[in-house]
Amino acid sequence: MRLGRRFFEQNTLDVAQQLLGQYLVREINGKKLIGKITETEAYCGPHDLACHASKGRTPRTEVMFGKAGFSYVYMIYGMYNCLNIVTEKVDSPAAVLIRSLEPVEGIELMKKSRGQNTINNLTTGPGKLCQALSITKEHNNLDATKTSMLYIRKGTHIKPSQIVKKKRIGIDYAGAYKDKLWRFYIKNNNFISQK
DNA sequence: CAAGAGATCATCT
DNA sequence: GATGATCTCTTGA
Repeated sequence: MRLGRRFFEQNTLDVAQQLLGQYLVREINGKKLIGKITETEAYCGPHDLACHASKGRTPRTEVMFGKAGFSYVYMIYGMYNCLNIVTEKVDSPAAVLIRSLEPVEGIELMKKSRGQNTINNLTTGPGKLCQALSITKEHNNLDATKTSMLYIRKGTHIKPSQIVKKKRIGIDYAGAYKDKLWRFYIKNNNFISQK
């Protein structure tokens, strides 16, 4: 019951909100690491100054110009990786950043990878969750509708009334786009990167 | 607690 | 050569 191409081809703001409550599955040697998606951010195409694709088509942003459902993993601040899933049609470069998870399965391995025992500090942040699930540049440009290494499993539907909308984090340089309420998280959930 | 600094390197100019 | 879709640790009240 994984999510397919059609799901990711939708409008980025819709995908970002509908991803809440779904399960991110990472398989390593047949072992599953699973987390419920609790927080996302939408990066909406070439006009969105916070979206990497707004700087044009480059080797790094190439993935976002491709098919929906592919992973876009990049390194930030020289130390952390961030995981996105590409959305919309080919040549419409957009993606959803997965910002936080609620650990569900494989928690011991997550603790080990993070060097942390506090469950609340395992996957509450884009850099943290990549570390917890061992997601690196090797997992860039994978088809999440096909590969067993990384995909989204269907979970529960979160009602619009249960979704909090906030400004995106860490993009103060994005001019008029910095104030867009394109960050989404599940209301009253503890596994959020910041309030 | 909150605020600030430092880590560290791929990417683009 | 500058910068960043982050995180952790230290400092100080």
